[in-house]
Amino acid sequence: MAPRAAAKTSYHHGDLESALVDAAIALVRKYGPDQLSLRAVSADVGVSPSASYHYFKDKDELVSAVGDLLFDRLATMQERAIAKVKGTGPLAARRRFEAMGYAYFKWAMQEPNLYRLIFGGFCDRGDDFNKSDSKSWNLLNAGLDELLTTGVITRSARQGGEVLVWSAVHGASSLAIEGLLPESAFPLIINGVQRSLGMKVKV
Amino acid sequence: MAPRAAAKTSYHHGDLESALVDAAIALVRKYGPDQLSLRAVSADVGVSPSASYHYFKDKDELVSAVGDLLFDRLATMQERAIAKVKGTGPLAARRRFEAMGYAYFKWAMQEPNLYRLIFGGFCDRGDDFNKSDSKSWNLLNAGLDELLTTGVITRSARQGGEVLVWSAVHGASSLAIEGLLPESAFPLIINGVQRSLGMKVKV
DNA sequence: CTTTCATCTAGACAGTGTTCAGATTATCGG
DNA sequence: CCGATAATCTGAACACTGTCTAGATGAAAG
Repeated sequence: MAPRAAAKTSYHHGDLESALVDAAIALVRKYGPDQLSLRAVSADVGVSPSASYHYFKDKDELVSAVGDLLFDRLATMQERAIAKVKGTGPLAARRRFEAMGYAYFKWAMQEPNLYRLIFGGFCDRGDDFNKSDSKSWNLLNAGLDELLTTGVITRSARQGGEVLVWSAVHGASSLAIEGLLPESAFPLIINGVQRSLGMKVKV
Repeated sequence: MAPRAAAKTSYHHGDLESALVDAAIALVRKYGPDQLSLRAVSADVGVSPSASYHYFKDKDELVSAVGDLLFDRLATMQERAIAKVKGTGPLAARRRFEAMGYAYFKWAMQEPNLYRLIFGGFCDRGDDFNKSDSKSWNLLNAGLDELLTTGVITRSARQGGEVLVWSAVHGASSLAIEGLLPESAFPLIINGVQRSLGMKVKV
């Protein structure tokens, strides 16, 4: 799967587009989204700076491609975390729901620079990006639906619940990344979210 | 006090430091934090690019100064919104609490680029910046305390409430700015936050 | 083997942050 | 009031950036 293009051996690279994206991710990860340099990306891949203009009309367009990929990766991380929790019924539903939130937060903590790239206004998310086709958004809705069908939350709590949940988890992640919230405060977020959904929470 | 230094009349500017900060704010407002150019700031003030290095050792240091100022402005905005709600008792406390949240969100919507500068990892908030001396944080805690003393929320709901409230409001603001949440969803956040605090909310 | 065409390079241009020697002027001691 | 000192700002330079254009390269098709 996805054969990683070896450095650059011949004049024609072979898979320059995704090689550029990969290199860009590595650099953003290290130095932050505002420090990303198209020339450095090209140099890392072993290609001239102008080569990228055959695949991206802009630096911004490369950054946006990176953003799309990362956004997907974040959702995949959540998917994996959910899949680890086996079983059915209210307890499993609840565990899956929590795992989803923790996965989001954990990824943000481990990759602050990638997180900043996605949510810091660096990539022009096309207008085609509405909530309905966002993987992360779908996962969240599915999780809430499971909480509803297993009887963990009521229908009235379900309605509009996505908004509060995503906002709280995303807000906590952002604030924690910027050092405005201790990492240890995240369980409080989970508790608060559950209370807002009308779940019983141990104090 | 603080006589606003008129453009630049003589060789010595007079109040270059704050003039640079002001010009920087204006430019960030227009073009976003990642597009800020030290040279453009200097040109706007009517001064050579190297002049700023007498007041800020870096571009980053100027940006951080801007961030500190803006963070204070945001809190001031909230203060004003709270002050508009007169009276005492549970109802007034609740109104003030809501006004505080709306003010935060409104400011973010009106000044997305300034908001991004503050919370997008552009400014190195010194280690001296702990929650305890943040104006915004103090306002929030005071608001929650008033909710407690007026009997709107219980002591157990009060505990750790700041974390969820700030996270949710901040998260909603961030997501809305990036177009991932419709502006119209904010009342749902307020409702959700209130539910998590154990307040009764009209459905 | 030649032609064609996508791919990539070289070089240039304007603009960036940053440094440093020196020009300018405010301030203060006499 | 004057002259020295120190603060303030300038100019030119450096290495770096994104982006454009003309041309070199080599893979694939005829």
